[in-house]
Amino acid sequence: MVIRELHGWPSTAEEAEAIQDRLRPMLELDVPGPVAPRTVAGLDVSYAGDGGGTGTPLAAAAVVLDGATLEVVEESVAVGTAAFPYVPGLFAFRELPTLLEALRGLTTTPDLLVCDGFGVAHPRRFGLACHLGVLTGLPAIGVGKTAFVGAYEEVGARRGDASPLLDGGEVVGRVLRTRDGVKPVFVSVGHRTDLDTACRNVLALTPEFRLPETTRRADRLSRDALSSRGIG
DNA sequence: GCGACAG
DNA sequence: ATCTTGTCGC
Repeated sequence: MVIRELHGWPSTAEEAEAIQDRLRPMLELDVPGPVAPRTVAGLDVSYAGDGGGTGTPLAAAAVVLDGATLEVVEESVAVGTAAFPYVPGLFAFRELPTLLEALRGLTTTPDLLVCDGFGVAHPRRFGLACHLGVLTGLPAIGVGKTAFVGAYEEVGARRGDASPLLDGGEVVGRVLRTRDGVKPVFVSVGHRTDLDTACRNVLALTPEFRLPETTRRADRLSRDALSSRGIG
């Protein structure tokens, strides 16, 4: 896959926000998403010390699964350091450089990117999934474990039940139950997909546990990468 | 103005 | 994100 070059890197929150505002117009949001993706890449990052400021060691993992069988097709890990302090709304700038390095290590060009965190369910409608989507040109979605922006009504107790995530009068995502009686996840569109397809894909990637297999695999790989290199 | 705030 | 014991359940 061709990954857009990172221009300058922000040194202040204002610069980071300006980058988000400049890239947001490049989003393709009202397009149908990949219905039966051949391959799906899961992305996740693990940290070594406290994840507060810049410079913290981290490992980013990209794991490609067969969209139909959910078997691992390819894996890639990259180690680096947090490139920005943790600021809600600017989270992507922390792990973007290392995540892109992990993606560059893949031979496969996945049909879909599944990110930890959010897409347009974001204060400026440009979360990590949007950023990665624009930089790679690939369909991307965000799957968050906790709420960030938006309000929603209680979700039904069964797998597949969902309720819209509303922010500022618009639907920015969907709260989706992936397992009976288990806390739901927050799905939002990142790039080149619609919300319905995004949720269908999340359910397809979640046959057994709360989180998508893509996320679980990437989480384990990034964690192992730290410990096996003596960083954990 | 005050608090809340993805990972 | 990470620091952590015990505990319930498949």
